[in-house]
Amino acid sequence: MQSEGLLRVTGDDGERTDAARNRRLLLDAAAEIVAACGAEKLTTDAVARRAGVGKGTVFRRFGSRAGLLHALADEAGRSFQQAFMAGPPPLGPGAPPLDRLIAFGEASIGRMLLDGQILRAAEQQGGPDPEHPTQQLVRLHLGMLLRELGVQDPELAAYQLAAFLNAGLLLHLQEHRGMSDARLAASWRVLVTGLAAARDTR
Amino acid sequence: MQSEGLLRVTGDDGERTDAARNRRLLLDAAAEIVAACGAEKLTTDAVARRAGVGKGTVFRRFGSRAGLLHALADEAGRSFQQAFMAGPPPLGPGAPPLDRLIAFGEASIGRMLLDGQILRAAEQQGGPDPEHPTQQLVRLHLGMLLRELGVQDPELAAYQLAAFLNAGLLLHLQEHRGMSDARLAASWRVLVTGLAAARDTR
DNA sequence: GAATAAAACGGACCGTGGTCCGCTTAAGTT
DNA sequence: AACTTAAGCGGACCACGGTCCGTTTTATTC
Repeated sequence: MQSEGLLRVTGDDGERTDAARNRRLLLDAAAEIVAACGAEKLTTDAVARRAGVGKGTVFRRFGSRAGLLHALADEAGRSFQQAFMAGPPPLGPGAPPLDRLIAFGEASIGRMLLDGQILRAAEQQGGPDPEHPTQQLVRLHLGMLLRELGVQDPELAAYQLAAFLNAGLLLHLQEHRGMSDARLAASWRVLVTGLAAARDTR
Repeated sequence: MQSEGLLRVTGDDGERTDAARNRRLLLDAAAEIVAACGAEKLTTDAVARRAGVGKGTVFRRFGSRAGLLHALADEAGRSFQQAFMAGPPPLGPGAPPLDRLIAFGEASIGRMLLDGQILRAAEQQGGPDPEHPTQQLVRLHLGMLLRELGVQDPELAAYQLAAFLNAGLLLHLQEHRGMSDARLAASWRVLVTGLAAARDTR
């Protein structure tokens, strides 16, 4: 006994049980393949085969290879999200906004070593998508801190900062240019400090 | 009578005449297709067919679809390069570095309307490539100006600024977020001004 | 426990980027 | 002008992302 007019909202998220099961199977299979061969070797065929489902299912569940990678990255990054939204200062709430901004940058940089591969693969597939929920959340967070700092046009400034914190660039600087996390963090500090200072410069 | 040991450096750029001819044919064909249908419709098959050459030739000349698009973008952007390297101030040499930085950002933003489509297509294809000669030139220029300003780690700061000036982001902000060039330019001004101010803040 | 309809499934199929390799052609040599 | 050789050439071929549609499963109603 459960009906909303003609709609059919059954499971937890309105997702049929087999659908939910296959989502998990696919995510697990994908994580295994990435762990074993790297994110760039993750083909939609392979993940479908490994999960024991048809290829079409991959696309119905995740829309695209990029969607699958994003889902994977989001799972990996959920704890990070938790940390900057509700964790202890200075990353979480409680510290002054400038300190939180600095901590956010440092955490993002440090995170790259962990699951930068997935993040990068998710980004480049079909061009970076600034409208992805996770990206929006990041910008929302940055925008809030920038607003607290009194920065002009915090929304746009958030785009600027987020542009630098993307995995493709950060990983490139670390791997191909041999830049240390310390150096990246220092430069980030200068950038946000400058932005904060520009407030009263004009 | 022309030999360098075993090497064979014949034409202008060591490129055989037929090779040079096909490069031009391909670039022209590509430009026509882009003009007619947009950059995203540019397939390697189509450009080869239109130029009257085999598909392999596209890849030997340009390496990839991205390479072709980059070559196209470079041709379109040559005058811009000229302008900021040797043109009149404030974009070209002669003006104070901060003014030149601001002018550079404004010019980049304004340029997007013109050939942003091609630039974006070139970027997203296979992930942005920070090592592409044109990108390197841009960063070299930015780095020089930042150095003159006394910014810490100008090389890395150049990466940060360049990250914001990419076509994918700028076009997204213009098209999907309806941001005016003026607003983008203002935010750019704040960013570089802040960077310049951070010099003596620490 | 039928009946039913929406949702999910699978895998054949297609378009496109990129590779490969046997053939051709341009340039230098004698 | 004949010869040599590296560069260039073309298009068949392959891999992978993404679509489509006939079939199967799930949840609900009676």
